[in-house]
Amino acid sequence: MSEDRKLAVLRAIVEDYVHTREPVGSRALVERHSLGVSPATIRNDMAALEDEGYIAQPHTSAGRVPTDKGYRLFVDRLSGVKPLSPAEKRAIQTLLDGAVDLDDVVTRTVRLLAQITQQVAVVQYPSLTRSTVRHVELVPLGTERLLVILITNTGRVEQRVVPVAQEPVETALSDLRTRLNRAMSGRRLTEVSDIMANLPDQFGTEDRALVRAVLDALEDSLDVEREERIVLAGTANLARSGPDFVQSIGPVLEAIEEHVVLLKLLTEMADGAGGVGVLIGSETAHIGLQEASVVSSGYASQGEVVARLGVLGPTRMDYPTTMAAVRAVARYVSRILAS
Amino acid sequence: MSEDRKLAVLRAIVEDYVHTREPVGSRALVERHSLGVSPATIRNDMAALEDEGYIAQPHTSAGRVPTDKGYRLFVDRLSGVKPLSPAEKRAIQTLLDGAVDLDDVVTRTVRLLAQITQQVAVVQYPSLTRSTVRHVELVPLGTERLLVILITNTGRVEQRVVPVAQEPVETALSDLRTRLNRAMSGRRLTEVSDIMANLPDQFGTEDRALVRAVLDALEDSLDVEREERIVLAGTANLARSGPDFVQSIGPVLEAIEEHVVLLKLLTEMADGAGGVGVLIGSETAHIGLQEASVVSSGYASQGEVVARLGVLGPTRMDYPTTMAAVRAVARYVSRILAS
DNA sequence: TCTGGCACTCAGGACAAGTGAGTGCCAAGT
DNA sequence: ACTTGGCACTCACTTGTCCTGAGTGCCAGA
Repeated sequence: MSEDRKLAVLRAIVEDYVHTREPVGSRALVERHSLGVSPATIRNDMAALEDEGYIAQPHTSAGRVPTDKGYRLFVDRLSGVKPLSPAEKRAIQTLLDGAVDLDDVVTRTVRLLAQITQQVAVVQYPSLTRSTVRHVELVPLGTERLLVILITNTGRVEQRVVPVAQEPVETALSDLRTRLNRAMSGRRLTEVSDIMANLPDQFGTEDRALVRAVLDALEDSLDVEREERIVLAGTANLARSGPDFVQSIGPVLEAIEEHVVLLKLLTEMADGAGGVGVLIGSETAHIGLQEASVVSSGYASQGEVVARLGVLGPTRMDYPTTMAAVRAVARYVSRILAS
Repeated sequence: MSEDRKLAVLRAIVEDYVHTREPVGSRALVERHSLGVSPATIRNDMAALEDEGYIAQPHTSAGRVPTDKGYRLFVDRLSGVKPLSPAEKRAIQTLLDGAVDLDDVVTRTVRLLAQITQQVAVVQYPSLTRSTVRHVELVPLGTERLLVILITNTGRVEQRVVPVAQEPVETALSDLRTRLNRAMSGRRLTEVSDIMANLPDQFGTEDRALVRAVLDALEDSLDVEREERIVLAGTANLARSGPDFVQSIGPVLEAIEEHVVLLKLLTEMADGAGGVGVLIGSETAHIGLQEASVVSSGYASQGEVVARLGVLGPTRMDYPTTMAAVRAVARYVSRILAS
């Protein structure tokens, strides 16, 4: 029994199953793919593949369906790269080039991904962990409140309103502002907590309360864990994935509504060959996503990987096309954020 | 035939159907409700109700199901107020009191609503239309970019980054800042476009480019149409609404993903008695929401209604409870935003 | 105006039989 | 040592029939 042919059979099964959404039998396989052997031979190969856990039968008299392990092998070794059509590339480029803003880039990207993959798209905001401070600004609002703004090099803008006892003197404020910026700008967000610890000592007692309030607000904006954000689009595509998948749509919706779950999946994911990572079915280690897969890729800002983007869809998805789309979009986004 | 009893029958049908999710027959009706008459009598009433279009039969040998018109009558005239439990009131209060921020209020509210109604919750951000300008701030970012921030009295913060030819002089900047604030703060957002039209004339030619860039950014932030925003939560609850509803979940997901659609529904909706508005099934005038209803209520900031919040669920929903919850939450939110 | 009785309708469940896609295995062929 | 045709076997799915029960509409009598 040829090992090569066995893999070819697995590849054919995955492709057919993804296409027809029905268990695929030996006869259909030889008809649709020119494997050059008879159904009986295929059956032997299939039996072997089943023993090794790559495919399974829903019931005795049915064809075979890939298992998670089967998809994994397919993704790792069998799927070629499926380049995007020039039209798609153009569409990506023109759509993303129009973005004016980080927010704009993110929302355009997520919609674009949902549209071209016809699946649920996820884009993670540039992680604060790897960002540096670009600027800190203090704006008095009326007499009792102060707006504290933190801008990162990736373009994220975090803001907090802090109540203040009395209106701070403008000189004290601008003093604080320049000191803050001198101390913090250019530094990584993860470093600045330590930096801030020493700051209050540099001020007179009358300003201490103000300084502390501002620093608390900044500290709060820096709470990296909590401030990780993701954006979704294309949830409705879940319903288009065939009636069988609609049955298990509830748990999936719950999972993706819990942004924390998705974030965890994304951040723990490693990119495979071609810069794209895939988690298949139970690999997500999350009930509710047993029949779903996640395809994602990191994207960069100014040359450094700052976050991930990708899609989530039924385990039975077209991996080559999806992976190509995710990779392409990630690259374009990185290019846009390069500046 | 007593008109009163006919309405009582309709009420009973709606309540039973909402509860059991099955068409309700005459026998079950007299058993579960003490109507004091026989099934045959009920049948006569039902026939009349059907003639008038309040109820319908899925098929000949089945019980009756309320039509949209039936639900409408029920909501308008038959449903009593179902007060929330003290525990729920407390939960609402404690959860919302913890909010620190407009964003925080909105996200907490939407989650809360989704949780207590077990449906999809929608909260519209305070509309820019009715907001006034609290403050405008200009922050230079490096040498080539300027951050323009607009803060409204409702607490919304809009920001835009504008590229500038060369680094503006600090004095020119602060001059512009004070002029802008003097001219705009306290004014309605809808007014300021006109105000801004005259501003550039007040500056020397060398600063004109800068002024125009800033004004364009502000104009952009003020694009009231585009900047209307809504937040959703509890989409997964759609899947819990019974298997029949899951069939039509696709169109509903599409509709709610199109925020514009929801916004239109909300803004065109009028509050009925008790300050709560309801759109039932086809009243939404949107394919895809034929089997869904929207229950919403306006909420106020500083005494003036600034936006709406509510829930979306299957036509077959528990209107009294849902309406009570929406109303209660809207009131608490208004209270929080009163200050 | 209400009610019991009665004939009628019809969805849904149970059961049986037939069909066909698909399998595993084996013996013969290359 | 593979490959292949043949063959018996399994079993989901479809179709058809029958039956049951919930529910209705109508009518005649209280």
